[in-house]
Amino acid sequence: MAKQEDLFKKVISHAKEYGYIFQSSEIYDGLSAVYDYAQNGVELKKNIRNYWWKAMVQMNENIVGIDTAIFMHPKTWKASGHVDAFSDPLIDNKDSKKRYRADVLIEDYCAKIENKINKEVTKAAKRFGDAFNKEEFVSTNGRVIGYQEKINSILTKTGQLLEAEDLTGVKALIEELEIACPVSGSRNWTNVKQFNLMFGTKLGADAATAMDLYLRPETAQGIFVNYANVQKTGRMKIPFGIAQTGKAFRNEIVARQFIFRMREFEQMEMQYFVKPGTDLQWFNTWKENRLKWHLSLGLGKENYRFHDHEKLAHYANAATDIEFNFPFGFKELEGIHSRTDFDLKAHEEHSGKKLRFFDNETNSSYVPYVVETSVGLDRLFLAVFSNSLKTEELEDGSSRVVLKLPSILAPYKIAVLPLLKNHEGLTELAHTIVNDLKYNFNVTYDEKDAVGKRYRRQDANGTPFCITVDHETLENQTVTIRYRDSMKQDRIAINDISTIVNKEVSFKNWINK
RNA sequence: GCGAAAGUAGCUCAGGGGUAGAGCAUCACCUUGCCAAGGUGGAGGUCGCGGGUUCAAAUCCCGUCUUUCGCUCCA
Repeated sequence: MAKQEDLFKKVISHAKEYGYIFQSSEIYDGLSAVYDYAQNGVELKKNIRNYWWKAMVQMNENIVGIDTAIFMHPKTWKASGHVDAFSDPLIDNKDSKKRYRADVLIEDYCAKIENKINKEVTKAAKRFGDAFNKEEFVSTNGRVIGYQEKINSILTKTGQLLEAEDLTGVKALIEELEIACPVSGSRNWTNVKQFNLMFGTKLGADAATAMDLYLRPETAQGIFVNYANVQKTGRMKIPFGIAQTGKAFRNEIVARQFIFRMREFEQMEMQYFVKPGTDLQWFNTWKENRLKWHLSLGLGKENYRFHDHEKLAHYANAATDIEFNFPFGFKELEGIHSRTDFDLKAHEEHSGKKLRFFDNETNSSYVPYVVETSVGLDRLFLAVFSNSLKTEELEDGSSRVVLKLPSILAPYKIAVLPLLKNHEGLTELAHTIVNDLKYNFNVTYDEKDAVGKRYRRQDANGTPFCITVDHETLENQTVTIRYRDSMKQDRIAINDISTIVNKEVSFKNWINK
């Protein structure tokens, strides 16, 4: 455990030291759980995004991309259920310092009563043997009826209180029921507080007439509200997908673990519209597809696993996470959800517009079902970055720090190094090579310090290839290419650099791995 | 939000009431030149921030912000 913590600390400081990630507003003491991508981080992030986008949009004839606004009409969030479901009433126990969702606490209490009913049923079943009729027993036994009525009245009351946002009433109910903290057994509760996980803002300069808006808590709704537009203008036929990357915002109560859980983060989502009844089949297809995509990056098969949801969200009929082995353990990297027709149907109801697909075979229309794949771009960044950072022991007993990023994702593909700094012929030729390569690759140039040191510097920054220009280069137009991962070197012609590097960083090669 | 630990140079950290330190990194020059750690010189910090105690605070006290860990939450 201590080792894991150390590794994570190392990841964070390396990310800063090499210009990948800075804390936001650092000169003002930083802003909690907000981070900036620095000069190298922005390249890596962009490359990850492109790798995803190409795999989704470019490689699939029936998937198109869009880029929707962060602001959306407030009704969107009413329809999606976020206004209601995205705020939790929370309560703390003062003795155990544990925090609970107030409604869950009450539900658990009801579950206990439910258990009592079950006990009565079991007892009765034993007593009556074969003659036992459960339904009849439940509807006639006085004790059971009493329990059931109690449950019903509690749940109804809870629902009413939450609907009316009567938090004092919720607390009163908890006290009235004498609900105790499962950990401490204490009934010493704080007041119930409401946490809204959506960020609010205003549209319009005049405060009096301004419209309340939310920053989107997920990018998916931008896709759903544009379903009909894209389907018609793109002449899309089911099954088809709409992909989008973009920022989303959640006012997390606790945002922690570096860029793993941030208040402002970027999603890469694809919503796949399918014929009802084929949804679970497509769910499984995308589950496999997405894992394959992750594995193509070569971070190690053992670092991924599926986690199927037992408890499903209000809109889903199947859900799984692809989890990654982060420095702090296996955590969610991507979610794959079968969202049924929940979203499109809800938007149909709230907007009054038809969001359907006309099937020529059956001569009828239906609301498509949706399978969603949703990756956290920042999480993927963290996965790639933390997994790539290695300290290697070398044969001579020394060690090197190397960032073994998948070469297709590396910020710089090539570093060009003149063997000598004070040799005009070498530096000039090195610059010529840089100027030629930079049309196709992100290239960096370094002439400071001994060349061995420069190799190590590029290792730590993740650059997969170093090109060294020496005296022989001046004579026969060949250079040394040095590979980051193996530290091996080859003598190659200047004219071959592009071809060799291209092959190593080609999308085709990576995606088919 | 609660609890614990921490915050001193870009990074990792030492110092513990009396002039601000080290290693690495960085910059210039010299030397070397195909796998880091040669020489000389330089730059960089009101010790997270704000109060208090004191003749004197990086150091003691209080508050606050930020980070990490645990609890909690996570469509």
